[in-house]
Amino acid sequence: MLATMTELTIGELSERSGIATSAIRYYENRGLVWSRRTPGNQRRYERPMLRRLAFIRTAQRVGLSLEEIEEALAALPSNRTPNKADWSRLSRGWRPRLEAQIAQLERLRDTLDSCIGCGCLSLRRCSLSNPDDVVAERGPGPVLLEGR
Amino acid sequence: MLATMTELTIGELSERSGIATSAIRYYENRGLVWSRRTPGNQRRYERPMLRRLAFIRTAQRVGLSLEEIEEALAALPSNRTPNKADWSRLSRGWRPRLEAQIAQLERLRDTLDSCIGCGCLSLRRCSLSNPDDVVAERGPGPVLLEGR
DNA sequence: CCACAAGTTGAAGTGAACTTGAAGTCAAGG
DNA sequence: CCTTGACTTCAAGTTCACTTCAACTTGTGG
Repeated sequence: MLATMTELTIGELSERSGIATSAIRYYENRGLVWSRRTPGNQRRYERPMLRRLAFIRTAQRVGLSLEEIEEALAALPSNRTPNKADWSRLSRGWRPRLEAQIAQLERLRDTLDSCIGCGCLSLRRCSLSNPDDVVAERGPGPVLLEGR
Repeated sequence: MLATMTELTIGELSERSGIATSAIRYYENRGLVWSRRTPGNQRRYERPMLRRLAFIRTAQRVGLSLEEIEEALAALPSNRTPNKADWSRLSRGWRPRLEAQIAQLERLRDTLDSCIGCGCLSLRRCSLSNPDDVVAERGPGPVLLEGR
């Protein structure tokens, strides 16, 4: 394999991002990433695509669906390569979501001790089986954190 | 609808558990729950089945797959109706798993501030894209918590 | 006694996020 | 040049956890 120049093949992109080539093609079909084509019809990716993939992967870890990620990415400037501030702004929106997820799991853990820990595990009476609705928010903007 | 006697129809079970009848039948096909049949071939569930469903549902919230739940339930005594201690023992195994999930999200949140917060979001260098492998443990027993 | 709600079955459908396969084309080192 | 590995497309397959459907049969209040 020759020197890695300014553009990357799909294989190189895959290796560096840890995302399977099949997944990358799938993303490309969905419009999440894009590429230039060589005269022989092969994909060539610009390096900023790596960051985009990092964003996608991390967003997934936060629990976003590809559809939500698509929406988020649509908020990036289209006229220039996104800079740090752009990425930062986007990912800042995750924080409340993350916090909510953490809070929910913590509540579950705490209830586990008192409620399941005692073996009761009764529906209704027990908050364990009364799931606080999962945070489902669309678009950007703050996510509502509901109390207990 | 006549008085709720000692056995429950699938509809009653559904209403009390908040789980759709179709899901209950699906669970029954997978062997997660079972029922007696009336002369007319309708299902009748004993009340302890409610607790079993509560367990299943809660285990799902903790992130277990139905297959894992199947395994866990297999550890219950088959000769008698499980008591509080039985359920308690089973669900105690969730704690480490929950803790691990919480810890992972917290790490993600903290890294978010320093790493994505600054806009770097670089694969490899950034721990965000180096996901600590998700806890995947089989059967009971303590789950290893890996440090950062 | 009968209408109608609630129950039955097995097969097929759903949606998310990919993966796999077949049948080829392209690129680069020896 | 030529072999070999990387790449191409598009359709179909996979997994998980259900839901929906069609075509019945049961059970119950009035």
